Amino acid sequence: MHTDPPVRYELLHTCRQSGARLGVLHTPHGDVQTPVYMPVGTQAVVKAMTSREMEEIGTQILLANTYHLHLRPGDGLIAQAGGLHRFMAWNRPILTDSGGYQVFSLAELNRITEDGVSFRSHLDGSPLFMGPENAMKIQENLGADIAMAFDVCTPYPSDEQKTRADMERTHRWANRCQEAHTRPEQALFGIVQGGFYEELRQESARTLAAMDFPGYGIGGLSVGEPKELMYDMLDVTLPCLPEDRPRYLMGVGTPDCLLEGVKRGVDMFDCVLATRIARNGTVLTASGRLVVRNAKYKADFGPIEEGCDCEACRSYSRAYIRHLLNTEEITGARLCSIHNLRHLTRLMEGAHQAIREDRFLDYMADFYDRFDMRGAFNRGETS
RNA sequence: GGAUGGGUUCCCGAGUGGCCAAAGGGAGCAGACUGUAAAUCUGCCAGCGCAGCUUUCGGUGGUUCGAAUCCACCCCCAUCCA
Repeated sequence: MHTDPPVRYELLHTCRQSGARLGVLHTPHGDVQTPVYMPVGTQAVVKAMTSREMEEIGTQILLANTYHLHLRPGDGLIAQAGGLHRFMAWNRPILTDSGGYQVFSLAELNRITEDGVSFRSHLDGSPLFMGPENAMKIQENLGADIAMAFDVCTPYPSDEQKTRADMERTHRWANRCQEAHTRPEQALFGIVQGGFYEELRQESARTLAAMDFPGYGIGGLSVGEPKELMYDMLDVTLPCLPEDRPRYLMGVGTPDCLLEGVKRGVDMFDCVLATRIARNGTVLTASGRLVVRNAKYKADFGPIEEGCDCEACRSYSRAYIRHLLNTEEITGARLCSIHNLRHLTRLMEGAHQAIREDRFLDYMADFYDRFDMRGAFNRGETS
């Protein structure tokens, strides 16, 4: 018996000026206009935000985390609640990250074998095991529209031998994830690895493409390397992926990285940056990063960003938000989060229009004209 | 009027002869943050022409090679007694 895939990508238009893609991702919880920035709600919540606020911001799809939710409150409990959507009162699409990234970010707390990863819980140190099969089982309990394969994210820098070993293991695990995947209403995306070796990136993309996933994550980037290197990897990876499937650049990013990704054919992004820096008092504006916390905004009664339609900019001043941040009133973190999320959402909305009108390169040029790249989260050597 | 305790760098507060420009905290200032162990973390925080020098520990004077630290007097503060 043949059923329609639960998640299907439809390429609507390719920008004639840049090659950027405009598309729709059809999911059980509705359509997502791509390219899209997905805010991160690791623990079934975008920190400081309510689901209703996320809708108002224009968020189309959220990311949540397998590892964290498995630990607390437990994927069984979420299944009992009726799944993540019901649990967190979010009726739009959700994607769950597999926990593969925690193998990377919690490296001191785990040990990797072919079978999977033995973790020590970051909460209480208790021993845990996560492998492809239970990562899938947990994600099925969580019930997101899109589940991600359990992968090995290679640190930067790593030598070719280790990178290859991680990549090949990622492929074997991707296969095991497919085997373990049972819920027909949930899509499973594969994840490309290959570190910073062009041939490995291409090999990984081709191998996974042959496995016929409904979508592809591009993992292992934005792990501390210079931006140019990440762009180089995208340049060689994306052409090896099928055009009729969405490409998801995992963990990116900054406004400039988002646009650089879109230009190269990326359809989906996620990143904690917007909400994290917001809680730490930094906001994103068209002219660059702005540390509202700084004393120079003490008596600045203008909005965070002129022309922004977010709640923070419509009603409150920099001086007021600075005051909230400095007095550690949680509303300060909330307003900055609202703004940053809306800012990236608007950046993508603008990209849709530009792609549709075949002027995405102009859109980028305009962005770079206005955006002060100093302090634009540069990594490694600048080129 | 008497007794006792105390006055330390923006604030609180440690320090009782040299290792003290003086612990620690707070406030302030700045920086970092890219599939979230993050409402977190880091740095600065007397001044200067900064390997050195100058001015600081209620005030003034003294002891000493050397004092925030010891002595004398004075001024404030707190509590208690009259």
